[in-house]
Amino acid sequence: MQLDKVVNYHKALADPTRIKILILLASGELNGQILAEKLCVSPATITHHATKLREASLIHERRDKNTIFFSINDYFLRSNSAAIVELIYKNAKEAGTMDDKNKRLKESVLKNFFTTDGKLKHLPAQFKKKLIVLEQLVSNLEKGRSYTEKEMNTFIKQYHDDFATIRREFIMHQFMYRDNEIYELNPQEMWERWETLV
Amino acid sequence: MQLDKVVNYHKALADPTRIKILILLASGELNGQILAEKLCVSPATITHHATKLREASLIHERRDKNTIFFSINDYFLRSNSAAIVELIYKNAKEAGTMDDKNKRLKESVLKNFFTTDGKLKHLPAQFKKKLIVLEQLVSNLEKGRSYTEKEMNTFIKQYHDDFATIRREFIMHQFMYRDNEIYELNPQEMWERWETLV
DNA sequence: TATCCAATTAGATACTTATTAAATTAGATA
DNA sequence: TATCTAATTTAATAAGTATCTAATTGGATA
Repeated sequence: MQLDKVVNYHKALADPTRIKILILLASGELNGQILAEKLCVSPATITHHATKLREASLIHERRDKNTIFFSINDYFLRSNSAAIVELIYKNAKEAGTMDDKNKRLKESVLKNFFTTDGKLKHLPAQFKKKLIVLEQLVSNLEKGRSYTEKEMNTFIKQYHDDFATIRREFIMHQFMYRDNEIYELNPQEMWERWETLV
Repeated sequence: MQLDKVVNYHKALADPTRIKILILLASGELNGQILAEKLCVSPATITHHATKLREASLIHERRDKNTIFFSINDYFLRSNSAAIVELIYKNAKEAGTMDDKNKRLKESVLKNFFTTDGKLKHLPAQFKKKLIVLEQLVSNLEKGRSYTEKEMNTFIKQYHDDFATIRREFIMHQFMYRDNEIYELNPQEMWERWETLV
């Protein structure tokens, strides 16, 4: 999941003291106590910030006797500063083309698996097509409302006789969740898509 | 002060929800409620994040009737992502050259205004040279220690008879501060330099 | 005018983070 | 071995932030 890494990088630079540390290190390596003096903070504070910068791979460390010298990781600084732009537009583009492809697939699936009066002929065997059909059915349920099992059966029978199978598919593919015989829509429609995207 | 602006930009991108918002907006403008739905958060949360993104100039807004459409500010995103690298190296470079220049100036000032046995001939009239002399004197005081006015006078008299003037200069140029007749070194040597640098 | 609707504000809560003083660790050096 | 020194950890505090619900605003529309 690339998102975390980018967030972490920006967190590391979202603090004035840490940026000042990097400015100082850009002129050459320095140890913790000197940094503490120049920035008028305690050594403990430098350790704290060094940890954050290290986690974001923004600094190197070199030990000489008791002293640790920090230096800037120029490569990571430069490459990560550009990563955010790439992340945003790469995912936007994928989301865009995926929407287009899915739109066409969806049209054809709805045309082929539903009759003209809206009944479901049968569940597609192909995974992606099945999801499209299930999503279509589920879109006629109310968000946030609770349904009894009986109500679910009645609802599904509008479209197809095999309510048991379809009801089970709703749960299996997490369009709904069931708690103590009560069914409810899962609000996170986008979830699966996000997970694969970012 | 450019530092604040850069910190603000990185704060704006240091949150996964805000990055997701930007990814969504990269495909085209969207209003608050749609964003809230897609990200499974409340409209109030979107308002909160929109405020942060607006403050960092990362989004535009367009009103149509009751609905506000957000869109990404491509220009600011791209230009600010590069700003951090520039800030760090520009200031490092300036600090470096300044140190070189100052080093030579300092050498000549110390040679010209101090006698061979370390006494101060007289205070330079030129501002920058005066600061160098004062800094030199002050460097012989202990950090963190308190001095009475009497002790200050004795200390200064090692170098020059006109202790009153020099003592006043220490305060005026903030090398020391005085609280209730007690003098102490100002620990923020770098301060002035920082203010002009970043 | 009354009503509707998206957005915002206010207030509350839970979580994160920057900072420090004090105690501890890990390596040298005497 | 005892001691010194730079760095780290710990524990505490204070400030900041992400999120929600509920109340409010400010434009449309009926």
